[in-house]
Amino acid sequence: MTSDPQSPPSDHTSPVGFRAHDHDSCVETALAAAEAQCKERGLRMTPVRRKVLEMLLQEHRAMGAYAILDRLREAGFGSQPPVAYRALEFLVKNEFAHKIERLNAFVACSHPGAAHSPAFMICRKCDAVAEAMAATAKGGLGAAARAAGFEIERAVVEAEGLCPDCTEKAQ
Amino acid sequence: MTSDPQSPPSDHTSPVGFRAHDHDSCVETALAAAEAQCKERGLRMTPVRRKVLEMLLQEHRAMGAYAILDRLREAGFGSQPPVAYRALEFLVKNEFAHKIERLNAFVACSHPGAAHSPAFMICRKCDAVAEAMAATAKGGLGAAARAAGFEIERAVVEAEGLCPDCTEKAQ
DNA sequence: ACTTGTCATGTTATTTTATATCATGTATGT
DNA sequence: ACATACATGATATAAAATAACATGACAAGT
Repeated sequence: MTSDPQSPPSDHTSPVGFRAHDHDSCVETALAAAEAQCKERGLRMTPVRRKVLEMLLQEHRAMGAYAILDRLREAGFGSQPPVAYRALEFLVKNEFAHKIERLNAFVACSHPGAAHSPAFMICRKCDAVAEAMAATAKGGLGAAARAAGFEIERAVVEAEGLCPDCTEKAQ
Repeated sequence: MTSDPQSPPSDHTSPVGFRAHDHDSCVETALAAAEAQCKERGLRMTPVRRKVLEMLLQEHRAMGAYAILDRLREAGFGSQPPVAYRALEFLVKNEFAHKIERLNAFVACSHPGAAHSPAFMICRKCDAVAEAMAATAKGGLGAAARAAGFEIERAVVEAEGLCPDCTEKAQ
């Protein structure tokens, strides 16, 4: 798939991904980076895993495990839920992808390699997802946690709303 | 089953916001406040809804819909999923309770009445949940959203880690 | 080449979480 | 007392996730 029917053209350079960009090259780059990472860290980027990551990168929005599974089937891989869930587990564990809890769905990571605690912006209309870096420890939550003596290990930060494109269209 | 092996002793000094307090009175107070709110806003705090809220307040930790359903059955209410989900939907919609997306579970609201965008701290060991006020619009995410032209309508903020008690015990 | 251990894949079955739908019941205002 | 809006109950099914077990690929050591 070379042109995503959902995403509108735009010439704007954007911080985090609601705007159009050279998608093919971005997928290529990200895949290559992931492979390199794997080699470096002694991980195995197998065909299923690679395929799932590629799908997520192509899509550039949250995909459910069963949508992924359908595509795996089409591509000739196993078609039972564990096949998809296992690939996703690998990708998520190694931060090549993230789970969006709010949607029970998955997205490719936009900042591969970077140690991160991601925050997401999810468009409720077109389901586009942009990833930003969260500074959980700094914000009000970090303060509250310190005050309460709570040790944050991991944080889910998911904002829901309207992406720029959908906001425009709404007017 | 009347005593869930998972659930902690329901004595009146369980942690809330990770701190011991007079639980019975806190439940009473919160229930009364909720009833008052309902009267004020023209909402109907029916028996099932009240019972579910009471359970959540008593428990003071995240409960799954089916755990709630079990208890409803014991209490003589309907025992099919929609009964629990509908009560929960009402409570969540009106902010008497919140859904913890990370756990597919529900907690009573700790700041009833206050207009809020909650943030949670979830202990991965004992499942206690504390609610804080999130200042999404102010933090890094708010800035990223403005930069990206994204309009935040709602945010899920859930930190996972160790509560003070479990941190102590771990040492 | 052969064996062994580790990790990945495939399949079956089941569990857990959540909704759609339709019938019935109950509270409230007129 | 009636209409009507909202709540509940029950049946059925969908959607998301995992357990358990068998098979296969592959690299490391002999």
